[in-house]
Amino acid sequence: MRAPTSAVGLPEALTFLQGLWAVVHRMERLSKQMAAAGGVTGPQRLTLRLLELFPTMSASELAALLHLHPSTLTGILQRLESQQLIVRSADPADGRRSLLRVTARGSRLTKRTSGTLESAVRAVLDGLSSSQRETTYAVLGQLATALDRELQPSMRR
Amino acid sequence: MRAPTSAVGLPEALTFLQGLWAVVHRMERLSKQMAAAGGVTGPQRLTLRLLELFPTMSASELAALLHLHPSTLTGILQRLESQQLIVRSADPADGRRSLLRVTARGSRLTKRTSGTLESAVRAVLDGLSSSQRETTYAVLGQLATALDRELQPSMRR
DNA sequence: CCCATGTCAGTATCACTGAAATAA
DNA sequence: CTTATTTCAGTGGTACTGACATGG
Repeated sequence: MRAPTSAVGLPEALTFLQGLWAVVHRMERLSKQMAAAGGVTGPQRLTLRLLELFPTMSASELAALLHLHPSTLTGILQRLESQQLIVRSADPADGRRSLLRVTARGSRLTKRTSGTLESAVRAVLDGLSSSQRETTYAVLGQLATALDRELQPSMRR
Repeated sequence: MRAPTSAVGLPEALTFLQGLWAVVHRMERLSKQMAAAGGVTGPQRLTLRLLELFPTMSASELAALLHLHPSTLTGILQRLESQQLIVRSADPADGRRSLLRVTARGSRLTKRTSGTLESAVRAVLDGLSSSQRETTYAVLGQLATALDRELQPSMRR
């Protein structure tokens, strides 16, 4: 292993980007581990959590909240439904919509918080001052905005 | 669209996690757009950039730098090689290793910086004070560490 | 007829596991 | 023989595009 293990000497933006990818990869790895251990991935668990807090949302509302394409959400919902963690019912007021609800089994699953992305985030936030939290949250927002600016309007959604 | 578009009222960790996923999704979207426009994805471009700054690395060194499993890198390298953006040559000192080099064509490609993840990151960093940068970078590191703690030792790598 | 909602088919990258080939 | 490096086969989730069925 002759390689430099740290990224000293890289342009700052590249170092930062590398750190960002490092976090992203770990999120994906933990997501996969969650699936193996408890049955749901990170995005699937976040879907359940949001659905608990905003009950009986429609798919398009949820997609907007998750920043996902509706067709991406379709797959996520199918996997949750096949595990009987959510149920779908037709909206009586609008036949196109399906209303989503978390089942008792789904609620039981989200109660277990160890080994989740959410608990990792909570652990970090607990160690930050409120001004540090504000800075971090603001940077996250700026990053989203800056990425949006690089995206073609057609892909911006 | 009746849904709340903001996440006001959510537990803080969940709001933060949602913001994190929002960034991740945009990174993936921009990565896909880059592939459509210029031929390489985000991870592929970062691979090229690192390979330019640390020339003739081996695959395992690069995998460590990128926080990737070697077998994941194999696919990335194959796609770069098939586009003739890198070349591989056997290490004369160690026949198991292949030394990686960016081609002229690869260098030409990384010179174009518009519409890249790196330029989005640079735009954000430019607007931050040095203390804000430090906070952000520290939080990124803490996040990686906290995620690692949730990962089983076997998946920690 | 037109628009909105949601699903489906097809495609691609990424990321892994586990096994294998090759060389040190 | 053991270890290190890398590739390969197989699997799965995410995320898209574009087309489609259905309902308002």
